[in-house]
Amino acid sequence: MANSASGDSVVDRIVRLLSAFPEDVTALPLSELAQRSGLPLTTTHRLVRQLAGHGLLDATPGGLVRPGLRLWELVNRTAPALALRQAAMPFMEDIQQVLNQNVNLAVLDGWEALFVERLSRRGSVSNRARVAGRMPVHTSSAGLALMAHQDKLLQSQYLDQFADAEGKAATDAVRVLLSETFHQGFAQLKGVVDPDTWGIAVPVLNSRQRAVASLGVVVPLREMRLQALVPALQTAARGIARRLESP
Amino acid sequence: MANSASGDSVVDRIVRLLSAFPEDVTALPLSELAQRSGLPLTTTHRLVRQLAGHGLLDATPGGLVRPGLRLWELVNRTAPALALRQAAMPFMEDIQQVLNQNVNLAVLDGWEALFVERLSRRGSVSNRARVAGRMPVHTSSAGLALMAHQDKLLQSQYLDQFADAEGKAATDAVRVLLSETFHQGFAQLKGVVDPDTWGIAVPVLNSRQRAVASLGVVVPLREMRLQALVPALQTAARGIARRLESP
DNA sequence: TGGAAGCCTCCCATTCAACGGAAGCGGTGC
DNA sequence: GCACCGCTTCCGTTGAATGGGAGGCTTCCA
Repeated sequence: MANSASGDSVVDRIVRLLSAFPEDVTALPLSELAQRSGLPLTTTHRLVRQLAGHGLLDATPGGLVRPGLRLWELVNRTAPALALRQAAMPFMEDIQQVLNQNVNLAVLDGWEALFVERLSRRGSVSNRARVAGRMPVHTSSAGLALMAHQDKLLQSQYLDQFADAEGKAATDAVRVLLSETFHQGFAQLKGVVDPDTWGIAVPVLNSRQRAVASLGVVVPLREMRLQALVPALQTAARGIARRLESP
Repeated sequence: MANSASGDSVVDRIVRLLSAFPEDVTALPLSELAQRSGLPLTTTHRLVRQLAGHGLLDATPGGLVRPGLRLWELVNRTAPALALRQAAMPFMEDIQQVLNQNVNLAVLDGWEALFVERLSRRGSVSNRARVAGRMPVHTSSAGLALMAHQDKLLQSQYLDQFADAEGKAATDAVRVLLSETFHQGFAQLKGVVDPDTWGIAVPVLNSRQRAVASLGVVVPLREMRLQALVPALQTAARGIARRLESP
């Protein structure tokens, strides 16, 4: 780091600070933030003050710290996820109105599906896919739909690391799932995420037939309209893809 | 700054880098980023590499730089705007379905309305309120609805600085607008933003009757259903407020 | 085909901003 | 009244950040 102690740069510290906010908490006392980020209190204090000066963090009079509006603004006006979201929203709304269920939009990041948007219907089944939440590829229909339509190279890298972590038997099961997903053109996971729900996702393909996103719904197990669900999702996915190519 | 030249800290530099991305561009060459941010090329290169290492930026093989998914994720899982957005979305969707027009949600930041969410209908009138976009208080119905329901102190600070910038006559006009907005319980701007549209916004009030957000629609000038629009918006705003108080 | 121009990348001596322990300050509870 | 806890300020030390310069790669002309 800059001077003396622990060994990371200012950038590292800032990232640690930003990452230290837990998923659902909006404001933390300075001291807790220091603890969570593993930074000395003084350093935390100084950085927070600087960041707050730019509006990236917000320091309330009571000593609480929370992410700032300016940070949200900076990110949400230029983030790559935004273009995707803008293209997808009208279609997601359509799907939601027709099927009256949770709809979600995800992209692949590393070996996980990162959920970019989610529309939930009051009264619909609970949906674990939070906005900005992550789920492993092999336990989410979104993840499967995304991974099934990637380069062979990327897929084998994924399967290799999966084998290292989970063993050969589990890996073979995932390989079968991916293959099915690819040939069917959609992914379904019955009761894996949540015993009472059924996740279905289709890929949003670019011109080279690679998945740049996935569009999915989470419905109750008893819902049996697969014939209607899948074509509706696929049509919407094509619409999103078209909008992405010619904005 | 850290060493030698220009006079700002590492935090300043990082903020400059993040702010340097123009509104609608997703990826920039390194050299252009350096130019826009006013940082030496070398410094830009080093910072970008560090930030990219954390996923806050994304450096493509071609030398282009764009905001990273990780940054989006960090911000969008903890930002204060998120709770508001989550609370408001179902109501915004209802409004949109019933009125079939653009719906937007804004908060007050400084002397501007910052748009947090926007649902636009295909085929509806154009809506200048971009997500993460800003509009001055006095030229947006959202801004008026927000400012009209703030502390007297904040209002007079606003009017003071407005008078300095725009003169007394203009300030009096804004004062009247704010007063009308307050007493009517909603703001309307006919053809100010765009000659062919009509902006209407209502405040989302907390328990102390202060506006924490505004909910608005943008409709064509010919739309005359004010009697229907305003109550619908006000009902939705109350619903949002209730959700915010007891999550 | 040669070479000029533009861009990203790496190197490295200089130096001042970042660091963090210690002390100060204000509030709260026993 | 005293002990405790958290936020804030102070300040001497020091090594990380800096950025000019040089190298390597590609592209675009002449």
